[in-house]
Amino acid sequence: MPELPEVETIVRGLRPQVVGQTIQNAELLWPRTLVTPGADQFVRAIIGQKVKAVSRRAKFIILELSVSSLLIHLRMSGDILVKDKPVQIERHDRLILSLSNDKVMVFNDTRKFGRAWLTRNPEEVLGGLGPEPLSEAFTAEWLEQALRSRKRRLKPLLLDQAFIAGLGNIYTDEALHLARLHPLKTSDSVTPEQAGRLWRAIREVLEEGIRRSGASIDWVYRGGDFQNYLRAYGRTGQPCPECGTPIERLVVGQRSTHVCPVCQNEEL
DNA sequence: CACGAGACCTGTTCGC
DNA sequence: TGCGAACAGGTCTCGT
Repeated sequence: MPELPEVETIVRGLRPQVVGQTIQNAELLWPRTLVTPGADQFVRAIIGQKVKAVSRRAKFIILELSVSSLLIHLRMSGDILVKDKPVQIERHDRLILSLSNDKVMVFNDTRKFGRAWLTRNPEEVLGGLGPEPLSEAFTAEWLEQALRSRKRRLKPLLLDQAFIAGLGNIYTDEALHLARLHPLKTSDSVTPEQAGRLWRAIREVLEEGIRRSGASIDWVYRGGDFQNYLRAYGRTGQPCPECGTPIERLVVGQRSTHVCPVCQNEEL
């Protein structure tokens, strides 16, 4: 469910509740959630560590602890909640950390796709990621040249976390619509002018997503309201906000894709 | 290298 | 009403 803006929203909410706290206990309810280390070693290693900082890289949540880092990826249905003690275990709770401030941090994940890593070397997990789209490193010039150096359809390329990190299905459709580029357009056919539009569009949709605290779709509600301002995603049959033409749905790289056939059609 | 299909999971909505 | 199919904000692995 979460893309960069939703993860950023979660991180901002989490930070003041867990930074400075010591982890007093850990319960792993679904072993496969943990990639590394093994369950026993994980519990032994994490107890007693203090949370020094909470940050985000792409869609990963990073808890910097005293001696290692806990990385969490929410994948499709993951969520992080902080509750007061005592807590009762809920339906899809996968990992529970008990904190020194009488609160618990709960990783709840209906579909069990979410993953966590406890490691002294976060780079082993994060090393392959592309640039952060809201960082200084992500410039229009970089994007233009990076697009030209590949020969891929725009949508799957933007979803590729090794190319650019943090976009998911919603924000990719939104950025392509805002940039007036078709998801099937080949990356090496993008002109400098179009690359500039795409660069700006990516930043704009992500910044708006964060400003609106993310999108709340489906049964997992997080308080964000970006879903009320979508241009294309999930709006099949509804009018394009620019030209009124009904938005069409197609499948690209096995992901449902939403496009205005008029605005996003300067020849593929 | 680029792409499609299948896995991994559970829950909700759609269509007949 | 019932019931199977389709679909869901992600990513990995395999085969062509």
